[in-house]
Amino acid sequence: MAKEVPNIAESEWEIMKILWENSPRTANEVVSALQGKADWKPKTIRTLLDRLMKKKVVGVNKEQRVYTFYPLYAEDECQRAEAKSFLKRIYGGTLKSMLVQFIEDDALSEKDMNEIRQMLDKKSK
Amino acid sequence: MAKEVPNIAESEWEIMKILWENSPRTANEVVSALQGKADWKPKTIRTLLDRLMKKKVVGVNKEQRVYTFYPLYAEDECQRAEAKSFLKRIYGGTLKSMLVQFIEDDALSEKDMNEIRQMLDKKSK
DNA sequence: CTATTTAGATTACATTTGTAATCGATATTA
DNA sequence: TAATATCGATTACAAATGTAATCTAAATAG
Repeated sequence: MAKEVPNIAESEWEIMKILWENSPRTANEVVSALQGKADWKPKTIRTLLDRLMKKKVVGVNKEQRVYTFYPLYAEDECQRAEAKSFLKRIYGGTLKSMLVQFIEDDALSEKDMNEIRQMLDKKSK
Repeated sequence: MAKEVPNIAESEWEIMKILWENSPRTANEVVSALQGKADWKPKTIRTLLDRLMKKKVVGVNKEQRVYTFYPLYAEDECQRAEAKSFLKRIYGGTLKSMLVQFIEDDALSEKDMNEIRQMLDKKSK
């Protein structure tokens, strides 16, 4: 498990989110699920699915005439990979510097902060 | 202030970090500062500076024969913009979900957690 | 003053990404 | 069965990105 996660482009992430929500799904089901979330032609969505297949981020079942697609990586695995490269690129690699900025900016509500405190405490002890 | 920050590509971020560290700088100074950090030919670095100029992320002073370059946006401004789009794309838009994952993964040291607690406390009260 | 180096301007070229349309085979409908 | 709708495969095409090289004018070294 856990081979290097391939790069997932921005629009491809939208597709992945749909598949993580529920899979396997046909291309048409993905199209429906994207109603209101993204404004792409069905052909575009199909292209994105094809690219994700080519990248081996999405698998396909060809048993039926109409293919079904499913993720080959867990969402949190991909999130971690993205987060890591994001933090490295933007914040010198540490979550803490990002967090410092958010806290200073008051980007967290009192409720958020309390929840975070609780999570920290639960973990620490 | 605070016009929409243009997109800054991954390799362009390396250049920006150098300029935020210290500016204005000539292209050659940027090249030197990148020694060991990136493995680009001087021409490549020059191209990246040109693109950043075209995007209006970097300004240039042409008074001297050898130009000097400087950032047109503050680092934290760009960080916030990137963070926002990153969180939206990957974690549904909230820092908290990202944090939850990191805490669960034990990606934060005890020391980190203590520092975060202190920051939170200072902010909260 | 001529040859060479250097800096900026212009051009190059493959890959990735965004956003589809067309083509061809099969299934479905009339 | 003939016309049509549908799905997958293939092709399209511009912008952004990664990664430079060439061209040209000016400065500097001999």
